Amino acid sequence: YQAGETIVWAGEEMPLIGSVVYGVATLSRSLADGRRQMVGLLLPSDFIGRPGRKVAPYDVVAANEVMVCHFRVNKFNTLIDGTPALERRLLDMTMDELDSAREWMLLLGRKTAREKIASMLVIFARRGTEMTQEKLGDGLRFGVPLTREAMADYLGLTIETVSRQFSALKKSGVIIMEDARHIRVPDYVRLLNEASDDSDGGFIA
Amino acid sequence: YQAGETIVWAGEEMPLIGSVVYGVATLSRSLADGRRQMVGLLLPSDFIGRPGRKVAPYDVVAANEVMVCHFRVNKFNTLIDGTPALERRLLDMTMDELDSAREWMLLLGRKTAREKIASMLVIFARRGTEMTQEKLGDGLRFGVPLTREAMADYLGLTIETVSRQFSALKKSGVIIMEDARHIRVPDYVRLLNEASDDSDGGFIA
DNA sequence: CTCATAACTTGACCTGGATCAATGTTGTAT
DNA sequence: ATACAACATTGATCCAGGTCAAGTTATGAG
Repeated sequence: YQAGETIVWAGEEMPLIGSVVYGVATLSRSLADGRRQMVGLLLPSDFIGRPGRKVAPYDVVAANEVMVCHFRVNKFNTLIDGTPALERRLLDMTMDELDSAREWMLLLGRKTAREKIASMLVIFARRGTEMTQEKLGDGLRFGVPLTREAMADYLGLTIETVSRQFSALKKSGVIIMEDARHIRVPDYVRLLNEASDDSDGGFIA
Repeated sequence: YQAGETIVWAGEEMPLIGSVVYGVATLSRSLADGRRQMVGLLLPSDFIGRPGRKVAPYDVVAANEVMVCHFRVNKFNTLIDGTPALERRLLDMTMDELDSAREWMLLLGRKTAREKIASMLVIFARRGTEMTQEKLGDGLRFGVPLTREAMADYLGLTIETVSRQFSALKKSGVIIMEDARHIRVPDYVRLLNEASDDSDGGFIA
């Protein structure tokens, strides 16, 4: 799928079950008047869809170019019934997602705009670490895989506030922006502090 | 457990796995400076704990008098391994919780204080319907099982705002308050509208 | 019944983030 | 190169909800 393309529309019959092979996709819900909240990020290996459900409750949108591995729904259901190990893995993944969703609830309900941005950058940094990460000095560098609009929907902010907080973090030296989509962090611990994330170990994005 | 008693402390070794028999318990996370966000409500039949996890990520607090059915952790793990049907049920429950968590993310990130309160009342009304519900005229009546403080933590608001929005909804005739803990709703559809909840069918609390 | 404490309400004021409005930047097709 | 469209930044202003500060019920213990 191309960047920006909608893979599944909320409310429509779900055409597929599958998993992300590469790229980043987003899960989001919206209100009748257009307000929109992202409720999950799908990274490679994450699942799309739920065994035994016919209607999609969320929009699934490709944030980047995304490759999805499809399964026929029926086939998948029978496959699951026959493979307890698979079901076990699905349970673990779902519980991890539940934990991240709850971490996100704390962010949405109680963090300031600056803390929200910092928390998101921590996640990008962690994710980046597995792949594109490059250490330079004691700092690190990573890409921002979402547009300002997508980040705003993710964090429950407006694009203007997202932009302003990026500028503010830049001005206070927490981040260095190479361009709008690439960031360097000279002091990772400082970024962690800005995120007010006490339990810095336990996050599974 | 008594109302207000903490059943499990976040960060401590988890002493039990169990399920709620009756009463309401709350799951919450907090930030170092004391800001607190409720991340789940545990109603009868809901599970406490996660198979294979040693440390609790959340506080579990009794909102009312709560009865919990405990299991020994090891026993439970082996029980699960031997019972695929149980694992399947656990998967379904977890996915339901994930859906509610995501619904809640939409509320926390994008709804106004008034919409938040109305949405919460809809949930209480639904829950009440199963048990204490009493239809009178075309209206309905139900109890509020949480303190103002717990509701504030649930909705990402302050107690003052919660109180004010209750007053506002009362003044505009959407609800009638018999006392601080008992509410009558003369027009349920109106309440639903106040909640701005488009997909009014799909919510599983 | 009386007092103490926790739970709740209400008001006055302030502020963080939203809204409205340009302006700048980047990428892409012609 | 040029022009257009999407993406991003920045400023000015506004307001929903937070903060601070009294009050006002409940609830419960002695």
